[in-house]
Amino acid sequence: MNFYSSLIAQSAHTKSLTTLRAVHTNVIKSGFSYSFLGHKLIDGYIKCGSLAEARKLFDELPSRHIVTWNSMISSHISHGKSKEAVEFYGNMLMEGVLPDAYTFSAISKAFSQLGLIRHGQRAHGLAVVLGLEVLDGFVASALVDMYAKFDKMRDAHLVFRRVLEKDVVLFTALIVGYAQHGLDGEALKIFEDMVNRGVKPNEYTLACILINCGNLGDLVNGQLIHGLVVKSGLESVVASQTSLLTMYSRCNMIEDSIKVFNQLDYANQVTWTSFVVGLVQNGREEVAVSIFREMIRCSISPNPFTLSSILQACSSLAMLEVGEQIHAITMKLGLDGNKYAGAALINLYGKCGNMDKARSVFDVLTELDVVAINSMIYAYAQNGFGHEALELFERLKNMGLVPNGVTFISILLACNNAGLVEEGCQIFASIRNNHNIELTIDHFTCMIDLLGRSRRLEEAAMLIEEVRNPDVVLWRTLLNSCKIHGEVEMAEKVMSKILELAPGDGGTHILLTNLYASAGKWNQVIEMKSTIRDLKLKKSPAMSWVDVDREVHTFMAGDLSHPRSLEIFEMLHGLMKKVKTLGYNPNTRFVLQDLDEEKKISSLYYHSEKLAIAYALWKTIGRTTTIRIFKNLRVCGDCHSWIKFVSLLTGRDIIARDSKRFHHFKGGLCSCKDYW
DNA sequence: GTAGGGTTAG
Repeated sequence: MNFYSSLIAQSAHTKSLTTLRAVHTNVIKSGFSYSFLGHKLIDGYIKCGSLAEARKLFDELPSRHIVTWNSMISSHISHGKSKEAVEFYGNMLMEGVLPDAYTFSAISKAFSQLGLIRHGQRAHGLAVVLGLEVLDGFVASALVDMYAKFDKMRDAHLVFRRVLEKDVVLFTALIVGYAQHGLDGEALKIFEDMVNRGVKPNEYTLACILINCGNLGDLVNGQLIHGLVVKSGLESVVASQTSLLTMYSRCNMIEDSIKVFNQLDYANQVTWTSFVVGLVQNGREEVAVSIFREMIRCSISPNPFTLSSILQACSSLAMLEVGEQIHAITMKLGLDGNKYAGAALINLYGKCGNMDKARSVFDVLTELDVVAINSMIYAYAQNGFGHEALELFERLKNMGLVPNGVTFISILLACNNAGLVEEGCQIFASIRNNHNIELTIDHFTCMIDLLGRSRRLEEAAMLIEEVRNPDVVLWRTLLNSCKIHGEVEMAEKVMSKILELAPGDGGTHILLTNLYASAGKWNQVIEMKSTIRDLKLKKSPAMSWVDVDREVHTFMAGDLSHPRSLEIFEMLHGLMKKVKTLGYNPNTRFVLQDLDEEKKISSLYYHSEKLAIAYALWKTIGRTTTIRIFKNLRVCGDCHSWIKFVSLLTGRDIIARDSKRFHHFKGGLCSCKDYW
């Protein structure tokens, strides 16, 4: 029998299931009783990872020892089969076997994973009755963890308080519990208590507490704990290093974060990811991209966290090509169905105006939640696809998901950018009747823009009255509507409101100047311009750029500095002649200078967006690729009309990103349906 | 012979 016993132990050690099965067969053949070897065989099967065989044997045993029950329970939990573990626990009680400390410390996790609050509370009661709650550190810390996961921090703290001999794990469990509920200050208090009582924090504690300091922006404590990490000899532990660099980056000390990263000798996937995240959050997108590339070179594969973050970097810098490369990596890793990576890709393609790709990413997501759907709705909104956005909004509700504040911002923006005024008003009214959504100033801003742009200025002004503390952005939105509709009188009132809130607000002066200019009130224009001069406000010059064959070309209005100016102007004049025959009519309302009509027309000809498009067309003649141009300010109304005709004339798709949104020109039409 | 806590994302 000892012979079999050691054979079983050996196969368990080498994790050789075949050997174990052979031994098992021989045990049966030899007629040995299971009461001696059964438990050992079960242990062997568990160690070899075959829970099914362990269970089969377990069911055949004539009597079962508490240790075997515990092994069955904990092995099922660690294999993600918490439901089965709970069944074992129930059967165990039914057979009259009393749980011990091992049982409780294991089963609590199953309850928290399955959200079985009642079960957990009942087990807790039993642990109290059996005197195991506060005497055994293992039980107590498992209970603290369980209550924390049930969002019952009070109960967690109560269990914690009752334990006489608090050890490091118990402290850490409570600290982590507070941390995961965003109660970083509480976590820090417990940590101080722990240190004062002479309990030495270990790597788990320090990893967590550093993040707390980061979330609090508490650099002083963060640095103190950095010292503690060094003193505890845990500086080389990956988790400490990861938390250290996260702490520094969350305290906006990205240079220190970089220093920590450069000094570590081994970085795992989480470390690399944390670093990338920190860089992106601190506005170091380019560095993040090169770190991401280095990570790939080091054969560390990115996870959804990494991808989400680096794609965010691509979005904010509109690095479409890098983003596409990362999309390819995402697919290669089989993570294109992941909602985090997917949402980030949708944001990227949405921002870059590639709606087909955004939608195809969305369609392969294996897991949909409100945030993932929000990103698709927002992408539609940004690009003027109002009906598609509304359709998705319906689908979200039909799926039984609850729209949140972001959903409503996105859907209102969609209505706004597509000119769906009635739909927008209806949705806004429905939000007001829905007490679960708190209306923010952003919702109002969106509505005021929607009403104002459709010339319902009185209604827009009435809506502002309802906002408790209207801000500059809100007033400026209304001012913009006044400008569009040439409402000088209201504009002046709005202007004075803005200057009350933000004296010397540059954008406002410029907006009003443009309004006076388009209304032909040149005296006021001159007045405004001198005010602007006095305020030393500079209007940033209009600029457009275009990427042709990986080379970026920048243009300013009337700019002759481009080496291919001659070809550009030739192309431009050729286009002008042809688009005029198609119906293009220069609209001098958009020339905001006091010039005679002829000069106004020729100044329109050389707007930066026209130059950029003319260059791209000249350079890519004979191709059918989409032309993408960028403008630092909003696209001009005359250029908008002109580009539509150019897209019709040349059959080329043109995508223009301005400071606020994308315009897709195709076959003489624009995705914004002339409403922006 | 079995058991407790950690670092990264929209």
